Order: sequence, then C-alpha cells, then structure tokens
Amino acid sequence: MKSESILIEDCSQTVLAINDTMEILGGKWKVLIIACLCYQSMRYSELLKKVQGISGKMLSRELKELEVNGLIERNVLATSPVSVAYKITEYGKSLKQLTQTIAEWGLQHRARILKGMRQEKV
Amino acid sequence: MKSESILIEDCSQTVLAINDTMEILGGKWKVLIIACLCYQSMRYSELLKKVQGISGKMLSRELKELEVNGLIERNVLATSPVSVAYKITEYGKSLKQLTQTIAEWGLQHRARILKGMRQEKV
DNA sequence: CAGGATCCGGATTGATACTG
DNA sequence: CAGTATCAATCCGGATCCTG
Repeated sequence: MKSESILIEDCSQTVLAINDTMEILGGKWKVLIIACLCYQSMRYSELLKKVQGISGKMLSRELKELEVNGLIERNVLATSPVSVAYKITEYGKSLKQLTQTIAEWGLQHRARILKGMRQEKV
Repeated sequence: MKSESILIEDCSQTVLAINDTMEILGGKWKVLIIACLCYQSMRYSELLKKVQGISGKMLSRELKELEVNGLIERNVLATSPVSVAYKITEYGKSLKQLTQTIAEWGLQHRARILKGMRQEKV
C-alpha cells in the first residue's frame, strides 16, 4: 500500500498485470531483442549476431510483433544492398528497467551458482 | 565493473545474463507462480485458482522445477485429505523485485492502451 | 542484406482419467 | 486434496529455398 511506484497489493491484480506484460514480451526472444536495442540501434544482421541463437525467421517475426506494439521502429535505409535499422521507441525504453532487472538477477544467480551455493539461508 | 548494482555495460553480457534468468523463469507460468507466492504461501489448489488458466499438470510440473532451483519450498501437511503448502524461499524472494517490475509495466501498458494511445511520442 | 514461404520434428500444453 | 499418466492437439522454431 505504498504510494510512489504503483505497487499492487493484490495477488490477483498482479497475476493479471504480469499476464499483460507477458502478452507483449512473451516468448523466448523479445526481451533479448529489446535489451539489445536499448543499448543501440541495430540492423537486422547485427541483431542476428547479438541475439545468440535466434534464427532469421524468428528474428523477423519477433521484430514485427514488437513493431506492431510500438516498442521498436523500423527504418529501411537506401544503401547499396538495402539495410534495415531497428531502434527502440520512447515507449520501448520504458522496458529498459525491466530488462535490466532481469539481467541483474541472472548475473546474481550465476554468481550464486559459481559460489557453489554456500550459505543456503533457506 | 561497477560496484553497487552490477549494471552491465555490454550488450552481449546482458544477453547472456537474461538467458540465465530465462532458464530459470522461462515458460509461461513460473513468474506468475513466484509472484503469487511472494504474497503468501499457498496450497496447490489455491495456486490453481490464483494462477488463472494454468492446468494441474502444468502447475505441478512448474512447481517441481521451481523447487529444484531452490526458489520455493514444498511442505506436506498431515491434514485430513492431505494438503501441500508451497512457500517462497529466501532465495526466491530475490525475485520479488523482478515480478513487481513486470507487473508494474503491465499496469502501465494497460493504462496506455485504455487511454487510446494518445500522445504517441514515438 | 533483409525477410518471406514452406516443410517438418520436437517441445508445450490441455483434457481426461486415475491414484493415494 | 494433490498429484500422475496418457493421448492428442498445438505451437515453436530450425533448415532450406526463394525474392527484391
């Protein structure tokens, strides 16, 4: 019941809210793509390298969905063979905190694993 | 190499870190389950109701994985027909921030949609 | 280079029935 | 109540080929 950040007090509300987010960011790749684009705009081929393991098909599919949802912007550049730059929108930037939180937890988790999981304070 | 909050400066590092998190929280349900259990311990049947849409099979499977990863704890209660209480562990609580961030974004997103998406500041 | 179309195997998940 | 087992449908996603 804090004010500040909207903090939801009800569990059911939280479930609904999380589902909403999931609908947009669900799947295996969207968060990764957003995270990358939060660092800098990239072209298709660059993303293909950065987002480890994604296939071309998946990448274009996910990019399209993100674009539809207004999280990223697509710009075709009139270069020699044609290149396409993807950049995050202002709205998309609202996800930066989220991606960072996820990444940070991942780091901490890894650190914990490497430490051999000592001090299990369960 | 900052101290404080580990803030990752490299995009590739972020991708790896996010993948680590995904391995633990991937799928459609784990975040929801964790979020619920962050509010209070619950029994199987309670979770089944709270986590809208999940099937019994999925619920028990996900719970098992979360338990293996040390995020939740399972306690069989010697009640009449037998009930099982699930509670979050200390380690699991480290995900609370994450679930809240996700939920808050979902709320904001919904608010934005309802507003008819005015002021598209793209 | 960007990305659509197609084919296809494997992973996910739901329904249902069953157990302790 | 808290699961497990089985079957079947679906979806995910990779490989490959093709276009502009």
